[in-house]
Amino acid sequence: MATIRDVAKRAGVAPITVSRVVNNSGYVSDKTRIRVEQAIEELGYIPNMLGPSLRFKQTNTLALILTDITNPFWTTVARGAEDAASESQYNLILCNTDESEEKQNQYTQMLLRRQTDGILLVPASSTPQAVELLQRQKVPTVILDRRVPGVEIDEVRSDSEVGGYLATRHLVEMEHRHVALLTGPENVSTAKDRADGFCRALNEFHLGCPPEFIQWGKFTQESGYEATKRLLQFDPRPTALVAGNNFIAIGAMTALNEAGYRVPEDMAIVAFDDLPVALTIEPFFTVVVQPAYEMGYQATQLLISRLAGEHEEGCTKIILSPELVIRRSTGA
Amino acid sequence: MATIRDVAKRAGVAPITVSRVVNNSGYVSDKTRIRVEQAIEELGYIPNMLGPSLRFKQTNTLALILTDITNPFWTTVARGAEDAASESQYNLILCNTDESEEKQNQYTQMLLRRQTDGILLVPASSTPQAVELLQRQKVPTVILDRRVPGVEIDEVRSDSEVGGYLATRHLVEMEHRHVALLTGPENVSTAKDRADGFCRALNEFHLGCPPEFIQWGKFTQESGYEATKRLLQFDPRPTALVAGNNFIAIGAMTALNEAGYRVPEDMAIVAFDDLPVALTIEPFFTVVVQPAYEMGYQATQLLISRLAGEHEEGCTKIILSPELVIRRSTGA
DNA sequence: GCATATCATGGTACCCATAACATATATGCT
DNA sequence: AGCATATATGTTATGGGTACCATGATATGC
Repeated sequence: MATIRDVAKRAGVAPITVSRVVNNSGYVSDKTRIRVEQAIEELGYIPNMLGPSLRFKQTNTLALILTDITNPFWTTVARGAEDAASESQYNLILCNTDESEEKQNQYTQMLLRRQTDGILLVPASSTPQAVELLQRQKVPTVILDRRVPGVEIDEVRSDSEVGGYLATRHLVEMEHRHVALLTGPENVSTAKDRADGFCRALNEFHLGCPPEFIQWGKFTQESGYEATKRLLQFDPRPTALVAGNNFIAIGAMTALNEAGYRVPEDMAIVAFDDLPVALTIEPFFTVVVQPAYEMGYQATQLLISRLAGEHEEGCTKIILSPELVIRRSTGA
Repeated sequence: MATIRDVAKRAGVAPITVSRVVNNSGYVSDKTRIRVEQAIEELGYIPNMLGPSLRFKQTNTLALILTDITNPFWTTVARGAEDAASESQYNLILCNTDESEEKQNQYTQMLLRRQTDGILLVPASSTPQAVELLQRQKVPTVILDRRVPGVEIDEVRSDSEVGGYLATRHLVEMEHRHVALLTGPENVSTAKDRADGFCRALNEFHLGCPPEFIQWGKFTQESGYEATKRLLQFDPRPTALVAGNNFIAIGAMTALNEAGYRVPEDMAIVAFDDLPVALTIEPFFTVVVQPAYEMGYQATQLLISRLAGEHEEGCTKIILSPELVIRRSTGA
């Protein structure tokens, strides 16, 4: 409500003097400072950021566009991003696309209209539209977790190919000969990369990689459920599953329970992404753990260093290593 | 990058004409419109919201300040809020306080500096500071889920007292005579209200409400774990637990498993807040379901109707009803 | 005693989009 | 023809904070 001019009038000074008091910049005598502080107190003055933001083209705002805010994996990423942002006095806006490209493009537009300083993007798909728009508008952007082929841009992700490989190799080493993969959409790089790692491991052991054992779908529980029901029809049926994320793994479990299959006796499962401790009574799934918090934190640090104008040349790719944690769902 | 003036120059018109084309307002001839649209296209012009926001004191932004973004209950609330906001062309900023009053006050300040149009607040505690600041600055605010005593303000919440009552009565009806409550901090109204409902049910059956059977703590897994370990020392030990939220319930389960107690045979549990389907293999906990999505959605609608200047008089309290869903953790 | 540095305060312009008002032409109707 | 209305475009002022520059007062140095 109250503006810097109201405060200035009340304290009998010029607006710029109030500004100096508020920002502790330049010279102000103690006598004046006290008068100004009193006026601020009396009027309940809170500076309006929009003025300076408009003038100096800096909003101190970053945005994280992610695909599913109900998935603990992403809220953990968001935590990391949030922490890194607030350490550098940036505020973070969270945008949830529900894996929809349309929503993603809407949010991108909105964030540009708001003059967001920088953007962390988890692309809903491999199409480069949104990224190209951001680059054209010269808004520093870091791509998180997923690749967008054909664009030169900063990236922070975990190595999904290696993750897929580790998961699959573990199952093969547990003597499984028919391993299937339940994963996300083919046009999402992490789904694709996990499939590549899956095939690499199978080929390494000369087991081949039958296409019907790779079930493309969505990163949802329903998708995992449906894909598992399909796989159970096959002959020979798979004896082990690699689930492309935590939700898919849950869906697979539900389908297996319904059909009377026990895990790990009748079917082993490795899942991507651990469930948070706060939500698990006792950890059951063997998982490929991706460093979610780290990913958010490092991506944000990278983005902020770009905004500070550091290391201009080229673009940076940070690839974090996933880790296999063996638990009961693979019979260990 | 490009401003409305750049577009105007390129199209050979005045800035206001570009504005009219962009906003589809006022009269523009087809010939001019086409020239302007072409210039917009060529320059990749995206309007800068900050100008109008500054001028008209409207940012089309709402904020949801919540206490724990990793809890699916709150992300569901956020979903509801997000949906209601975008239906009315508002954008929603998510702020996570981690139950810390300091963080809450920091965010409140920040949102005021950003001229946020309205605020949805889940208060970290019962102290009225933040709410009073918001009221003083005349920013329309709706309090979500928790009460703040002593302030007149719009509220949307579910009836925690009734929830506590339903949970406890169910346990008593299952012949439990020693029922304990694990809940959050005493200065959070939902924790307090759940305890009140808990006592009401016990008193109704003349079972009394021993204070040591009410374990105040935090809404976290660790807190539930610790409190359960304490309760297991008591003689007579409780045979049934009411967990103040989903995280506490998980912590209790962990402690019980470790100590070799089976649920529901040795200990029955009713929890507040269901776990999302996508995260549960098969629902196990008997729960008091609170309408999370509804709460976010209705609170946001209420806030938006305030912003539109509707029904000025007094303040509105919307109290939603919780529902008991009986499952295996109480032996049903 | 005067030059120079330090301290203290203020005026003006600027960022961008658009409401409000002004102007000008074209069309319709009696 | 003459007036009212519709169509089309433009000018100016506005909002809040602060960088930049200007000015004046006081202190310090030699």
